[in-house]
Amino acid sequence: MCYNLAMSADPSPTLEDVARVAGVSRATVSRVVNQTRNVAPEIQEVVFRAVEATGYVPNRAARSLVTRRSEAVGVVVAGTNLSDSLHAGQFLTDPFFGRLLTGIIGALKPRGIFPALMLAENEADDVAITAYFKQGNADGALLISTYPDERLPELLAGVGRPSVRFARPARPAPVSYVDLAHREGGRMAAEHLASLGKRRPVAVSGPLEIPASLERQAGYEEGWARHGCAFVPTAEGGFTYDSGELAMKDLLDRAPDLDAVFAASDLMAQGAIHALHDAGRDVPGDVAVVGFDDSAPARISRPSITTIRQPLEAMAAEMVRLLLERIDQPSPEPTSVIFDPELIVRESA
Amino acid sequence: MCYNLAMSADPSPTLEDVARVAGVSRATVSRVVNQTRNVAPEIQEVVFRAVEATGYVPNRAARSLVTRRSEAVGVVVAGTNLSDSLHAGQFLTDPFFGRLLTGIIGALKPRGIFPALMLAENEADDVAITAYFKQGNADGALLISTYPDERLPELLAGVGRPSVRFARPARPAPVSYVDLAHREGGRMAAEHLASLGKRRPVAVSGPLEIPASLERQAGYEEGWARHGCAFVPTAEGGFTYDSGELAMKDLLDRAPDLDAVFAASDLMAQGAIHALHDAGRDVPGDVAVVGFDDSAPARISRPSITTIRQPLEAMAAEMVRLLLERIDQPSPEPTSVIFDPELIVRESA
DNA sequence: TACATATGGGAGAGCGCTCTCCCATATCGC
DNA sequence: GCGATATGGGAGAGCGCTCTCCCATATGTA
Repeated sequence: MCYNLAMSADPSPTLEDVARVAGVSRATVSRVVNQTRNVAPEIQEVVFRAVEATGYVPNRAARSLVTRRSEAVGVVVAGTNLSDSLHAGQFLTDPFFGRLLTGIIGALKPRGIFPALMLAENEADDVAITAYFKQGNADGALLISTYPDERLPELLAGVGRPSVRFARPARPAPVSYVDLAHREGGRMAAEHLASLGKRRPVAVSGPLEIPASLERQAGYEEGWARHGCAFVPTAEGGFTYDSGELAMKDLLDRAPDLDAVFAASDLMAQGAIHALHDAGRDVPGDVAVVGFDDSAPARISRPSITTIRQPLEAMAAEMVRLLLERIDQPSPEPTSVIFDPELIVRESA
Repeated sequence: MCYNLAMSADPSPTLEDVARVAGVSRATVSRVVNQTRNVAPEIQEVVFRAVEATGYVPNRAARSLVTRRSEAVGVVVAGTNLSDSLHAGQFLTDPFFGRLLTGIIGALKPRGIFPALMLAENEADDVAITAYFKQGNADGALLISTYPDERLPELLAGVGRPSVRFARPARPAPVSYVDLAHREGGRMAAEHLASLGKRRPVAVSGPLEIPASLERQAGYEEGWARHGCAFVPTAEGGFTYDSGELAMKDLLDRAPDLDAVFAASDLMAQGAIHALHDAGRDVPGDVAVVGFDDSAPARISRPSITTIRQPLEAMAAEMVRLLLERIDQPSPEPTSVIFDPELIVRESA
């Protein structure tokens, strides 16, 4: 109803059209467009002019049909069945995920690739996603998962599609992955807090089904053990603001004289600081708090949060690099790249 | 290095293969697979069995080449140049966006489509995205934009790709869109606060370049005007938690005796409540707070937030429906669908 | 019975591209 | 000057599918 503006349904020009305009063969135009073989400079010039004149853009379907490449990749977000706090929509809003996804998109952009976003919430989804890849809709997958029982890498490998995972799988599996030295990160947090003269540490851990959470916690405890602190009261959170607040309240009950907190994500650190304020504790005066990730909340919130930085953009770029490498020449050997965490000192500790 | 598991590089079976196994022609198999014409039941049975036996999956590129459909859509997130607070990565982490994106993915899933995610941050991106569509990588676009000067719909229409926008464009443009009756939402907030006996209202608005922000604000003011309240002190926020907190602090300075707050997003409402607590005000005892969106923070935070709900899942589904309709039969007339907001009463008001 | 009309299956063209051959011409070594 | 070798261009097959014809058979009508 109302106004109706016609869309220009121009039949896109084909290679043939360009060839006719340029006065050369289809093959030559293809060579120029794809830089695939030597072509005399003056002919290249003519062809480029013809491409310009016709507004030619190669048809991806036709190209894919012969190259057997879609020039597309999928980002699969899995593991939403871990716990309610990590529900799909919820997970998408995690600042950690935002940074990672932005990094992926940025790393893919130079290749002219925009990732297809998929949520794998159950086995039916796994099957649908596998079929999607088998149809040739995408050449490979970037897996971001918190689900310990990951079948997707095998399924995808079964249809000839490489995948690269963010984080080491919970159970050994032949997948390439990019990860952080989480244990080292936890140790750095303890070391920093200890260097501040703190001696009564607690921890707000992530879900302990996730290797990363376990590692951070283990590193933190190990760090304190080196300072003679044998026991670290710990409450488990779900990486969210509210779970951090709740865990902190619990810890305040259990260890009222605490003076140092390590939260396994910035969001939980934020929640913990909130709870500490509510309990009348000054941060960092009474209690020092260290977060994890170095995502936006760490920089922005007041007090700004001292944190263990994950170089997520670099990790995303590495995932993309590994995947594209594996797509270009399917050397099926899984590999792993581990990045180092970095202590970012701000106000909270 | 290390272990090297070979990937099964099985050459996928083609229609031809299935036809041979089933003892029928390629055309018949195609008809059965696509349900495109009557085929005798017993032959269908034979074909299905052959499909099963060969593990046949249609090749998307070959199909696209002839149908001129990619069976893919893009989700374009634009307008990150509006302000720093709405920076791409930042915007991706907005719970509002998470709900919307989850809704889109869910609505697309039954069609076996996974949306390609694109960020349009500048004009070069617009060009790259347009080229992407022109190549036939996607049949249409879902636009989520806060940028007032949107060129993308025209560019996409120019290459024969329909698009559906979330929210009415700031400047009139021939695009289909789905939106909320924001003014009505603002009015509902005022009405509810007034019914609670409040009489000294303030507002934490969204960025006023965005029509939705203006409308909510206008509705809110109009609602109060009906109760004799001619002036509503207002501070502009950026939809984020911190901007809400900051705006609230400002308002507490300017109107210390305020007793009602309308924040144009739940995140800002959360920030405002935090600021109110810091100032020693009880919520809802001293000050009642109404948010907007009904996203996760509204439900989870304490006090839980009374809010104006946007039915984002339904809106996302409608966007998808409109887009697919326009792809299936390109009736280029732009249309619009407006959803009604709903007052969700919780603890904060 | 003879003809018109459904009904269901096969043949084959062609979508737009890439890529392997093959051939014409230019360049080189002796 | 003559064969060997680059170099650069064209011809044409074929990727896997859809879809329009066309034909054989079954069904309906007088």
